[in-house]
Amino acid sequence: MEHMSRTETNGLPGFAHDLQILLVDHDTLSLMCIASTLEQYSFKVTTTEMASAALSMITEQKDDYKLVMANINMPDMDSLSFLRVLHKKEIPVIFMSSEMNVNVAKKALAEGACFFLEKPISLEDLKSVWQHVYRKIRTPRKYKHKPNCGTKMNSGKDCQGIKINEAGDVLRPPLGGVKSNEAGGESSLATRHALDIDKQNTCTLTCKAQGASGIKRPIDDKEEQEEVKKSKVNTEQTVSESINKNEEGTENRDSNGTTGDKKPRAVWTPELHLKFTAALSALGDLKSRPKAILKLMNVPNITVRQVASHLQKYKNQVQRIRETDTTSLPSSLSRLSNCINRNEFPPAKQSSLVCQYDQRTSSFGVRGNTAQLDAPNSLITSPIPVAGFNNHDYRRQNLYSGLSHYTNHHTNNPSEFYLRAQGQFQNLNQIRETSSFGYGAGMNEIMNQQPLGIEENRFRTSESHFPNMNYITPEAAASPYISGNTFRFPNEPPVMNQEQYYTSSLTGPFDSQNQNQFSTEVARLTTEVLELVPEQIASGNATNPNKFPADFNDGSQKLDTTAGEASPPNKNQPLSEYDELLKLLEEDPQEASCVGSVPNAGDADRYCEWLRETLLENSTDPL
DNA sequence: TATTCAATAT
DNA sequence: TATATTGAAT
Repeated sequence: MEHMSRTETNGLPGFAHDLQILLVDHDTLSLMCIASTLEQYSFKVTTTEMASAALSMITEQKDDYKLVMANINMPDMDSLSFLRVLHKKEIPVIFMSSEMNVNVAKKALAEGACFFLEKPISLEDLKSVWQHVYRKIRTPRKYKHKPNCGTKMNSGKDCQGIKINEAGDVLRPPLGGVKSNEAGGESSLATRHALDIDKQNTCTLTCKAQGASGIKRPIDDKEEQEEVKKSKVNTEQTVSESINKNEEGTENRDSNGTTGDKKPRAVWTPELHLKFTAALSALGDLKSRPKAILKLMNVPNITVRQVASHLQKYKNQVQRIRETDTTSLPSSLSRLSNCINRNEFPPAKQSSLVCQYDQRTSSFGVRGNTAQLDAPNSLITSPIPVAGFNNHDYRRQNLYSGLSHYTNHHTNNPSEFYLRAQGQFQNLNQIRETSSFGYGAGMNEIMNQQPLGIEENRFRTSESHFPNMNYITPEAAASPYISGNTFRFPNEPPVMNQEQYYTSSLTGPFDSQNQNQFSTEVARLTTEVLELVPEQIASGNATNPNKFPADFNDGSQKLDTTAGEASPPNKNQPLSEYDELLKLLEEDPQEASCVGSVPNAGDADRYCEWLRETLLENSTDPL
């Protein structure tokens, strides 16, 4: 694979090394700082304080500058004139400014600047500047639009994920078909930015809007401008800090180029949705209201309305599933269940799913391909409780229990929540089978998330030991969210930090290793979320930028005790069950290792430890 | 005010 | 089509 052949340093692909960058900034201190940083990333930087000097240097062709980064406030020259000159030379320009003057930025972008960075510029942004160059190289003047990506890209369906457009083959290889998106490097950078932020916050709603610190250039081709009118903004911004995919975005603006006030369209990432479901689970039927959910999720920048909207959709989906579930499931569900019963989850040859993922088209999907949609027997034998999901009635029954006990012991116990979370994924098949969900990549992905599968498997295999374990959650099933269009590829930036991102791309496509890596991430995230469930899901601080999802051992997450009131009393859950569970987890490492890709031992250990601690806490903590 | 429904937008 | 936003009703 090509991407594998690339060398990589500091997260940069080989071709980005030694990139000649001309840095122009009359602010000497800033100049030095930025230059220094860029050099650390292996770029070759030439500095000058004067724009005129910069142009001279370029004209003289002393160096083959691949990129110019300049302070938009040029004492000796009009920045737009400066830009035009460089534009003619096809040298990408990134403007910088200490104050984010949107109008100025937009104008610059409209004139052809690649990006606009507000100072202070994050390391990651500096690290990512090469992307503009790459884009340039690949598509000197024109940014090709793929027919099917145009406006749809905004929906996040087709292009999601692969941020690096044409560079896709290099940076992001995933499988078969990495789709390049027209946003190309631009979006890539935006994504990256979002990613960075993400690293600091585990869950975020992303939206398309102006980047947090950078504004993306509008497409400069006329045809593209047309596209832009229709399509949405590209730069990905995080509503709460984000993770997610990017969409083709530029700043929100109308056809006049004026900034509109339209709210960006948020995207519920799997991570976010996980928190959402975790909140539901923790809150219990009666308290699962938008506001409470939001509080419990503790994710910044999402609104109650958004949560309400998500809840609405969620309920609809559950309802749909339920409706279909009351009818019999197709009989083809056996392979997976067999696999599961054989302790092979994902099934040894989960490849069917993987493959599908592999071969997925942008819309991906197993949709319609029921031949491979197998579901565990449990789904067949334990129908999702049919509860009215109308109005508030949907909470009448424990939606979170898919098995026979619809006890409303929503738990405060993370382990239980965890179980539920796992159950979530057990119903995926069902969802696929019975719902109209766009069973998207996400679903497949989730199915391939070993950490989940594994745990699930464990629980499953030990099901008889834990008769009261309600680990099948219909809602989870409904976790469709995790699916569909908002889902991202395992190796996608939003899910991983840049390092991982590149690393994975170098590791190869969607192979077990990657999968494993991703799984680990998911495991962490899941654990993190679960850990917080008892009182508050994700404190939202998790700001260790080097660890994403947040390192749950970080200790930085504070549980909001006030949220505890929202947590249903579930301390009565027999701890013995968990003890057994713990034993299983610890004593049966093989069970874990029998699965294709498993979270590494460290994760398992951490999880066990965490579980133990949590149980201890729960057993003593008053509510 | 909070929540939900349903229409609308993307 | 699926998903998110938003106006309006409750």
